[in-house]
Amino acid sequence: MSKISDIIEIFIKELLEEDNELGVEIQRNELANHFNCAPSHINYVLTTRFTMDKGYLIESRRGGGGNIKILKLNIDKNTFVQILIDEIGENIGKMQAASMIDMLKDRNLVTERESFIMAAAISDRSINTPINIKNEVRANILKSMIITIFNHKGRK
Amino acid sequence: MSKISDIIEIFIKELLEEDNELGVEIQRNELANHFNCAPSHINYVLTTRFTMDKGYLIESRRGGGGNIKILKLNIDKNTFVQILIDEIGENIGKMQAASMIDMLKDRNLVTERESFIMAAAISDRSINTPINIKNEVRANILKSMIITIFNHKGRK
DNA sequence: CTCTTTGACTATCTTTGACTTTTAATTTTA
DNA sequence: TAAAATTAAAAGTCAAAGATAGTCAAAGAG
Repeated sequence: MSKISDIIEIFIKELLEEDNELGVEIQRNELANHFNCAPSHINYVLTTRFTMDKGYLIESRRGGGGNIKILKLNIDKNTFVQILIDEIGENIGKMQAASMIDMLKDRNLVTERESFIMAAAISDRSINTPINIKNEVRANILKSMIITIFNHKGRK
Repeated sequence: MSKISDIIEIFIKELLEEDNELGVEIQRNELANHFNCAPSHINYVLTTRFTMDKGYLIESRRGGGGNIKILKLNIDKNTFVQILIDEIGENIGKMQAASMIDMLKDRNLVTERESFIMAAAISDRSINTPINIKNEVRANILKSMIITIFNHKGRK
């Protein structure tokens, strides 16, 4: 049973790649209709997959002719690190952490191998702590790695 | 009466051999159902038989459409990796961990930047757990990173 | 005693829908 | 006809229900 959320995510990302540069514009109801899901499902996908820490910006307008714009940001590194650190905060789940690492790779801020190393470090099975502190430990490790990366601008 | 755990273990290993390369994806409840055991039994098998040390990597997602992925890493016994893994064992102090990372860098098995990332991940400050489990957590993370690196040797 | 099996409880992720808010379009009215 | 009121067309929010997987400890088996 393929997850509709994932399918919608991929669909939007494909739109973004085709329509390079400025981002894409969608209509929530139309898209929901196309995938035969609840309109609010689109919001779910947007808020879980197209967040700022993954480098996206969402704008929207309600009312007749309203729409949702999804923009892929191109922001400078320092701002970006700050957003990431803020987003991680005191604790972070494994999915969010993993997709943050993917994003770093997609943006060529880390190599593929580095992304694997990072993913290994913050995987649920590496962090064999009591469950109630897992997400805190993960947050610390991830922040630490990210800060390190951005402080050693030398060659990858 | 052969142990159901053993049967499940063999079953999964067969799946892995068929489906060469990428690893297999299972659904916990489905598998539990198939073997008529408690779902948590699957976890038991995974955590006792498909550990990192044995060269397996487990990934999973909860929620609708959730699943468990089991990946077999190509790690030959008695290789350098295996020696490192054995040396790390169940726990490792920060000094020893740091010097292992240095050694990897000295031998050009990891780049300088990778070594920084690794060091950041296993630093005492990152691992903000109760003191009594720090070295265990560090060991797990380090092993996980090392296994990953050697498994992706080709693509730097 | 150690390893296996089970199940109650927990955590996380997805899907849906009822209700709200905002804004454009349309109609009414002075 | 221009402002005001109304209607309709979006999008947003939030929480409940559903779908998985994880954890932990107790009971069972050898």
